[in-house]
Amino acid sequence: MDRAVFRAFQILEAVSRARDPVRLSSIAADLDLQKSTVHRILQTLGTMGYVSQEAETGRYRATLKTWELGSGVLSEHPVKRAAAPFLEELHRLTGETVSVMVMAGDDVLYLDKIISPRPVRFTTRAGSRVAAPLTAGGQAMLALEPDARAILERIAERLRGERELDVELLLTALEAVRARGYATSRNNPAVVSIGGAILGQDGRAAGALSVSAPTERTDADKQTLIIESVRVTCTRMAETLGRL
Amino acid sequence: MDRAVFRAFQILEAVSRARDPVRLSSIAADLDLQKSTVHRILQTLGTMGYVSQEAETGRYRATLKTWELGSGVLSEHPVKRAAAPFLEELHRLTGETVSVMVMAGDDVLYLDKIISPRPVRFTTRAGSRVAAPLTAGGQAMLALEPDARAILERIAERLRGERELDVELLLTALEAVRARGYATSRNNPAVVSIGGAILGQDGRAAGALSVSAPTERTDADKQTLIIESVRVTCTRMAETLGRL
DNA sequence: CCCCATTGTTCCGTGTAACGGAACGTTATT
DNA sequence: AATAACGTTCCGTTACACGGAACAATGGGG
Repeated sequence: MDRAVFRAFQILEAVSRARDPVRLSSIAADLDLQKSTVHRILQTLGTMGYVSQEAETGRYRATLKTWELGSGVLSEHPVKRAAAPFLEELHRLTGETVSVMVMAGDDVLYLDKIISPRPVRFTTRAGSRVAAPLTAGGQAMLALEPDARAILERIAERLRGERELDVELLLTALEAVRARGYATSRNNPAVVSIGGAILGQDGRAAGALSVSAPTERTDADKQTLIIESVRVTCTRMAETLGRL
Repeated sequence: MDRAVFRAFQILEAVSRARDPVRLSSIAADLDLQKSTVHRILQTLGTMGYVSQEAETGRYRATLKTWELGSGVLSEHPVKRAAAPFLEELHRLTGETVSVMVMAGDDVLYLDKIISPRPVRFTTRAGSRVAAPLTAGGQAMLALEPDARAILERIAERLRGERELDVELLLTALEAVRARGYATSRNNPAVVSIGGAILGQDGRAAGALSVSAPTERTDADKQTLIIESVRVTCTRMAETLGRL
């Protein structure tokens, strides 16, 4: 285990995650490293082109090379590739914001989305993570997950304080989700989300599609339209994905 | 300069760039490293979650975590952020495939694009690099670049053998581009591209927008429509970008 | 069917380069 | 003016990354 490599990625993660340029000292403090160590590694990352330093303040930021490094990975990802036409279809059917996501640990990871042209826009962007049970797509995937209980318990522990989750309640909710084939989320009261799982060959979820719409312009008819659109699109995508 | 860190990123680049999973031995051969060194670093990258190993073949591939690492960088990039509404507008005006790009070394780096819904699709994806003078957007940016000559000479050297560039001819062409405010590219005879530079505060190009359309459905009227759309959208975006 | 080449992996002695701590010069803040 | 915090540089010590060789496991060719 190369310690310097481990630390270098910790540092690049810290720099990359922050939306504003970050101070060397704060990195050293956060990661509990010596300033000189952080400085040396940042300089290495700098000569490789992954970080740059603001001339005035001395703070560091990640460059587009960091983005380039991973950008090819997504475009080769089977779920993201297969999803593209179905995302477009779902967007066309509903006219709302649509997303593809996969499970990543206990979170959902948004791979791609098409944003509604209408005024209401949402904050989750491609590349962001959200605890799975907080999203409609995540619930749809958890409903197919054998050890959903373990995941829910870990997340309940993780979110303790900021958000209380009732694991038993959620588990029974997941049974209902599995029965009817889609999940809804009212995580944010101003937004209603409908998510469906994309069934993989192993019986678990290969990913999920979801539609998010402002509550105020979503009456009962619109909601049933979205639900049916999600269901048919997910099953058709699962068929396509199975044929690869 | 941390040698292990340097090598780790070399290795991750090699793994990430390949579209198929890659063999440990081929990495060691390509980078002229010892197999044991590559193995140790790959294992470090594996425990950090950036690469995974195929169970059957033993080959390595980059994971979505590699993508996550950089995904936030792009969304914070000023040109990419500012471009979003103008990309949409340009797409709406022309109905064709539109792209934003910036200079990255001697190449253009595609940041984002909206793909035409019509059948013809193109291979360049967001995150890919192309030698600047081979693209309409790149030419538009080079036209504002003081040391365009040096860039052209380096690229002519780099492409020697696969593609011959006449530096003097290109330089006079760039003057014409600067005069009329847009560039065209017939790099691929089946596709016509129109690119315009987004003027930055320093008089150089902050980035470029381009429209690519199949030659067969682009008559003279359509082409002038595209040219005007590119020009007005680029100037309006430059104004917006200047106000930040 | 055996052999040889190649794969990924493991082991180990050696030497280097990554490490922590302290001191440095600058720039803000009080 | 004094203090604090910043990024940077220096340096002696030793942990740990290194290269080379040997390893078991596959797979293809003769």
